[in-house]
Amino acid sequence: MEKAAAPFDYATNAHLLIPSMMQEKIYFVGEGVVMSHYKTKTKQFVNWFAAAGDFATAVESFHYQRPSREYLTACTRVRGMSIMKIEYDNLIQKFPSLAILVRKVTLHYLLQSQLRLHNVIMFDTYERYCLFVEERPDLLRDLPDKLIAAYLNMDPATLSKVRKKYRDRAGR
Amino acid sequence: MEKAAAPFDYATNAHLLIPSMMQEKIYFVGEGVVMSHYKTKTKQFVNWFAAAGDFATAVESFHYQRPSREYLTACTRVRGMSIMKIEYDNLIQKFPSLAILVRKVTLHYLLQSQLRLHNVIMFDTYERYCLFVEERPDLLRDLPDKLIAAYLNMDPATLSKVRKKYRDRAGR
DNA sequence: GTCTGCTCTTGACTTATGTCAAGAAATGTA
DNA sequence: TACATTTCTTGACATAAGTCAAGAGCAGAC
Repeated sequence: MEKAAAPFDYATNAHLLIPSMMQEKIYFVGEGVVMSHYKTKTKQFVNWFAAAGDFATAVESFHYQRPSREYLTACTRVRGMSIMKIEYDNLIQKFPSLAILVRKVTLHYLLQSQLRLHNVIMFDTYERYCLFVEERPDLLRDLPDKLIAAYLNMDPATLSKVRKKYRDRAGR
Repeated sequence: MEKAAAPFDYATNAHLLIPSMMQEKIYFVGEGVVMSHYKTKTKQFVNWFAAAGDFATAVESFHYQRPSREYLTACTRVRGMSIMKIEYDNLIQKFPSLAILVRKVTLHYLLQSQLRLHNVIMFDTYERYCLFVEERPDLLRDLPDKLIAAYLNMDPATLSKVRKKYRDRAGR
């Protein structure tokens, strides 16, 4: 097979993509964390984090070849492999069974997104924090508060208060 | 082609699926509205509404053949066509290009879900109501307040107050 | 018609979370 | 080392939205 993938390496805070750019690649993260996010005047919205083993791309821009409305940014140094959209389309054309895999991946992300909506709506700040502690200790360790807070849809000050409550309850 | 699809017709408030059941069909809505939802002690969560032209199924249960955690319920009388999972799988097997279509549909729903998360997080109750008025006047007309309110993630009393504000601003 | 329930509206009050600001802790840098 | 910068913590206060409860409006059953 010809080479279809190329390695990448970004420093902390580097943008892999900014709004109005076209997303021409899918990234496969080997090491580090990438996030999808955007800002308004008042608020930063973090869509998702992609860590080792995850795919990362601006889904809408990539698939529909529309200008992106989101940033992809390295939260830490990130390394991995990327593949161009053209190669991606070729591969799917050549190996139709790959389309089924892709469908499964897309489905997985759909369910993740619904789960996130569920969590934001059904749980309060304390509960959301507890869940995150259980599910993503890696991110908790590696990322600054303000990103965690944005992802959990709460103010950094609230995150700090909620963490205190968590520590107090755990009895330490 | 053999017949793979069968018509359905449900009365208002009929459940097409309840938690613990297996979702064995995909519904294609011809007329009326179906919703995906579930409840806790304190809160009802409405995941989505499917109206004329939409597909409706408990995605997780259907694709992974796991017991459902959600209800599918007719909000109004609903009619349309349904297809069994086995038929669905057969069709995809026979016509691989269908897998691409399915991927596109799944992708569409993924983006919808992310958009909904965005709206809930970035907008306040008034703004969410305004958006809904613009985008889904059909649902606003046909569904009771408590469902709209649950979907917009606000209390029915809040919805009523927000609607008053909307009317007042429109100057009527 | 008149009951019987719903659904919607509205006001008074409560509560969770955000906002702001000051200081402490941590981190990077000269 | 000290200095500058950013991140985290904490308290006082503000605000959006939820809760509760009473009443109005409507729809269906008899």
